[in-house]
Amino acid sequence: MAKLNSTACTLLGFLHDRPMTGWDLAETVQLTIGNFWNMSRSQVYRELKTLEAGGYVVGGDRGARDKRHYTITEDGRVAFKDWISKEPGQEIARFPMLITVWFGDHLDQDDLGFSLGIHYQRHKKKLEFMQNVMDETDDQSTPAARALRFGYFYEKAVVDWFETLPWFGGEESSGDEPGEKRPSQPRKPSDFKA
Amino acid sequence: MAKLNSTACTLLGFLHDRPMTGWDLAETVQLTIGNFWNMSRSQVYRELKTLEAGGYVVGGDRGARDKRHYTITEDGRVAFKDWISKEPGQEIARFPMLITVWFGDHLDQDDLGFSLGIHYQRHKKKLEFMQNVMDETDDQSTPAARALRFGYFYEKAVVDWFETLPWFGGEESSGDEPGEKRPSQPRKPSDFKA
DNA sequence: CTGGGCATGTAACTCGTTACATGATTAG
DNA sequence: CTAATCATGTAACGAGTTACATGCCCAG
Repeated sequence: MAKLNSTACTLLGFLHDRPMTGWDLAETVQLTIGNFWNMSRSQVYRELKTLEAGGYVVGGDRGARDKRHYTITEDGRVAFKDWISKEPGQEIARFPMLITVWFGDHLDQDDLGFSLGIHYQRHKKKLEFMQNVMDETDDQSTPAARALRFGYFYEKAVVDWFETLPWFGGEESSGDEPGEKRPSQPRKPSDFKA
Repeated sequence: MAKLNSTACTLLGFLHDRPMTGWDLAETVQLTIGNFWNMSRSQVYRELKTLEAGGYVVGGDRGARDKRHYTITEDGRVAFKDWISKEPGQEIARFPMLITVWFGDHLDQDDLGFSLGIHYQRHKKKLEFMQNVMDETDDQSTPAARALRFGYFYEKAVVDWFETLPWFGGEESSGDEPGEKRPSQPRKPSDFKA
């Protein structure tokens, strides 16, 4: 019985609902917890193999394109319960944009503002999306609703933070304004795909 | 000239200030950008080797406990500038506590509340800390101040989110209250080390 | 002058990412 | 009916983590 990592255990969690293929799982994870839980497609396939080897899931017959549906076993349910009952660890994050900000003195200020603008727009879109998700959720007291609500708070914080930056209307009391007087606008709209 | 990854390039950024040992770098990174940029000590040592092999830094003489100070070279400065000028990627994150929330139906609600309480306290402490950092920063328009300010907004969002949860006073309109009527309190204070 | 903790680094392993292969399905 | 795209999976590599080794330094 190999020791399972958090990626594998998360998959077990989703397999409680219904048997799924690796593809299904990757999609589902992305669309639900993807905001606060990174997982790549290849990881899913690898962990499914580990899970099968340990008897935590059973793979069905291979269908078209070799696809297989995996079903959780009783051992799988037990292993999941053990794992989810443990104290969760601290979060880990890598936010490249903040590195760009941190080392901002090395950059041309207009370029920096442009670059940040792209991310600002992206996060505004995401905030709007999260807002909609929240608004459309009737029951705010389900586990899923609670976790998704975090996404809203997070995106709100990011957007609010952007708006403290001088390129987007913040830091008004400061003497040193960035290169352009006007807040930078997108140079071409195609840059702004969410 | 090996291709450098973002971990290595970040180190180059810090080596602009002064020559440092691996230990120094790990500490510095942790204390400054650690909130939004995870990096383990071992990574630092490995990337320093890569950097030296590529001529981006030069290691000084070995001192006590084999320690070496690494100095950035001109090639290193160029490589850093190239890297920092590129469009930053999207953030990645793993927030185990939100997984716990997401799968909350699998848990006893009191246990869940207790577990979340630990993190709530931790983040309240961190928020307080970030607030102090901000308050003590005279010039809010430096790159470092801007990036650190993000930490404040982030922790604020986390704490606000916690307070939407029924264990900490939120979701009042909902019918289904968790097991205990009173918000859960720490069972033992030693659980609450930040 | 010694023993415990801290500073420093290395090695081995696991996890995460990138690149690829290929068979279905669908649009024109 | 053919090209394009999508669904599905694998393999190889690079990044991140854990465990360890060891010498220095300071409290007693």
